Amino acid sequence: TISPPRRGEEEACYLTQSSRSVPSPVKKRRKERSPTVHEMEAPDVPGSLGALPQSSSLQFETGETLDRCFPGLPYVSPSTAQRLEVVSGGTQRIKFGFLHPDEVSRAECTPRIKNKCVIKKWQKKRCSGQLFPAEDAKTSPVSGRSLLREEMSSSEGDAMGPLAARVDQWRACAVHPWVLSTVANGYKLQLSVKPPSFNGVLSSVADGPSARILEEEIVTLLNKRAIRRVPDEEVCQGFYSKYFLIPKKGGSSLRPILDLRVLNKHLRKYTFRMLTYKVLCSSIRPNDWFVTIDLADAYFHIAIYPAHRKFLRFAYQGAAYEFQRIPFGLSLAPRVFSKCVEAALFPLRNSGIRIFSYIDDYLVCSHSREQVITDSVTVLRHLRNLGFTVNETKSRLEPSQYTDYLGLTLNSLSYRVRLSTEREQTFNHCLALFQLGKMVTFRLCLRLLGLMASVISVVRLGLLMMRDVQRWVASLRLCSRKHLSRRVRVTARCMAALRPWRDPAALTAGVPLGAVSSRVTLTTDASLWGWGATLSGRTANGVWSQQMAQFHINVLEMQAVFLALRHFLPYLYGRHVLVKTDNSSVVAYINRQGGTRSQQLHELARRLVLWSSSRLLSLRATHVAGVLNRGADLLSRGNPLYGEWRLHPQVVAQIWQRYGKAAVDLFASQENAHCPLFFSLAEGSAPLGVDALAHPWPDVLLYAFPPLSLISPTLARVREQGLSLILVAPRWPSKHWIAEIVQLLMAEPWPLPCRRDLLSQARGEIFHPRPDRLSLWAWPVRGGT
DNA sequence: GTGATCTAAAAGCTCCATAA
DNA sequence: TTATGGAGCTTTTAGATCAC
Repeated sequence: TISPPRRGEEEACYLTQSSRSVPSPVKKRRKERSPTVHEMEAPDVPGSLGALPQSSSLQFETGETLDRCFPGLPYVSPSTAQRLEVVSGGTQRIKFGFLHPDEVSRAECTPRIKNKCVIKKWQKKRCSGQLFPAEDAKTSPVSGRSLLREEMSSSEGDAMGPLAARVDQWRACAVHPWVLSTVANGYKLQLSVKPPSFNGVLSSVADGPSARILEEEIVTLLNKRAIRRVPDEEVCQGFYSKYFLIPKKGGSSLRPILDLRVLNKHLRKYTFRMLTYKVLCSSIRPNDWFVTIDLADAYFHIAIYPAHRKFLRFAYQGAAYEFQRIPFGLSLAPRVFSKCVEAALFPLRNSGIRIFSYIDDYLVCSHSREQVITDSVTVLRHLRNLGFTVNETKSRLEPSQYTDYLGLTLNSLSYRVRLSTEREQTFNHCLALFQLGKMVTFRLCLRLLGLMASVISVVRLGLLMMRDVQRWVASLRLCSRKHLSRRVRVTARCMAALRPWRDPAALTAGVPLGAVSSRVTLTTDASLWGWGATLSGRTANGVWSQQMAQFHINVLEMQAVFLALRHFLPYLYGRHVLVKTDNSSVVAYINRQGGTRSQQLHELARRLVLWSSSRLLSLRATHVAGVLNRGADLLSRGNPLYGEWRLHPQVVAQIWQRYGKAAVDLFASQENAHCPLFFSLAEGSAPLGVDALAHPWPDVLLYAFPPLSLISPTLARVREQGLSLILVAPRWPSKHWIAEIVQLLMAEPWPLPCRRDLLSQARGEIFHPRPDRLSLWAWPVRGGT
């Protein structure tokens, strides 16, 4: 039996903190913007942390764990420690981020993992609208014009939403206690400060056709049990917000929104990871079959905790209403819904079904038509069993090898992804407004740039094509705040910048799908005298001409990359190439296909990217620490790196006992390797070389404890080449690769024993503060079967 | 070791887009 | 209304390199 993960539900908490040192000017400014401190409520979520009393004062050393005061908080990075020191006089609200797995994933592109330490800003924005004094509300009749269908028949069970009726099925899914509580008892608002006090009955106003639509919408919401009429005696309690409608996509219907800006300020600020195009596109396999599933009235599936419904009130035409289900406009609504959905989907992923979710939009992928039918039937049955209502009209249940999802058209036969036809038309319509000599508003220029930004991920060299347009817009020297309505003339330069975008193939061709499962790594370096490069043991170098030597070092570094690529082209042709350089500007200009700061670097990057686009499958750059940094010790670099954790040898011995002794460690370092033969993530001294993905893997039993971002590519390589691997990876419900792992399992997976010293770094000097949260399992997988 | 100079990153705001 | 992205700008911070 596979037990549920024990990772804490919540990642952050608020603290009040004080100290005595003198703030720097910058920090002082931040401090001045900070709010007065209100008494904070205890967290209502299991696993989260309590607030520190206002008067407490703590000193931390860099690198010290906060376990002594806040079990579960990770290390204090230098910046965090610094910020803790600067707080003086009064109190400060500081948000710590845990070393949350998603953060680790996000940070893997950079050499460091940083604690998030965000000082909240509290802006005073007043809710606009007509505010009735409380006295008036008390005396004014609230019966008014009735829009109601009597709710006499409504039972408490109805009010708790459709999911609550299936709480036993939810329990059977072994979901997190917080999810179970939310489903069963309704969502408790996660308040950071006291809830807002009664501000009178704020009546929403509408006239003309919108008044009628608003009335109809209220009736619809009443019928859906999303809202209820507030009994007369309770009208002068709770908190009222303004209510309005906005058209849905396509303009066919309207979406009711509660303007909860004021209430949202009283809620905690949590972020969460949503499905990104990058993750989606890298997870689609050739010849996959798709089915998409859409839920009806997504947020209305989850009830609001009865005692908190009074904070979600609105009034219209003399009647007061309150939301019984999660309304649009609640800042935490997308997160709460996603958390519940991810928990619901976990059993499906755990049984090997590949399903992607974006709020209430789901994509099921399988290798055959028959399998995707089976899988989607399972998914639908599971979702309905848990109380979800599927929108049959919007779902596309007929299997297909191309489908529209999140505004993209995925095609597994051509193995390409492109912009959906609707979005392409929107883009072309905007583009057509730019004609030589015509006047356009500055707002339209910004809209075009926004549209470009939203499509570059599926347009070949999109970022590069965008740069010239950016430069033209920047040359207008207008301020986006003041000059939105300013009209500007479309010049020849603008037309030239837009020319590549007018090519019909630019948007329709799309980009390839799939993940990079093997790549070549090229290391370059430059000085004022010359350049050097290495590729799999081969070397190349040269000396700058007197003229070249005058250029800025960034330009020289970029030129070094270009020369190295050309020199090694026979070995690089048709491959994914990763360039390692110690120059961060070069990294940024290559990955972002140019830039706007330095014209010279931009031109060189542009030439390099264009040259590569016709010769290489892909070109990415990454930063390697310079000589000065190499010896820097772990703690001085901030936080420990996920890839450097060492599993306890006894646990490794237990793994060997279960699955056999592996011969090669794929992602290791001299310090944490568990096999005599290993590839390293960064060190040059590894016996098999740096960067396992850049080398072929031997057909022996492999072992890997990869960084999160490398789990998918590792599995892809194992699958394609039929290799055997013992994978150590977290078992997190929201991660789509769980399904990929399950599909490749060759034996029963094993949950690593939870011991305090499970993970260590720096020769046992540092221990992971909460190894239980990683929920690590050993997964024996084999490909090609 | 220090300061100058260059860069990008980060954080704060703005705009745009997508999704719900 | 919210979330997630993509840019921009401004300011601060940090890293790399060079000259001294």
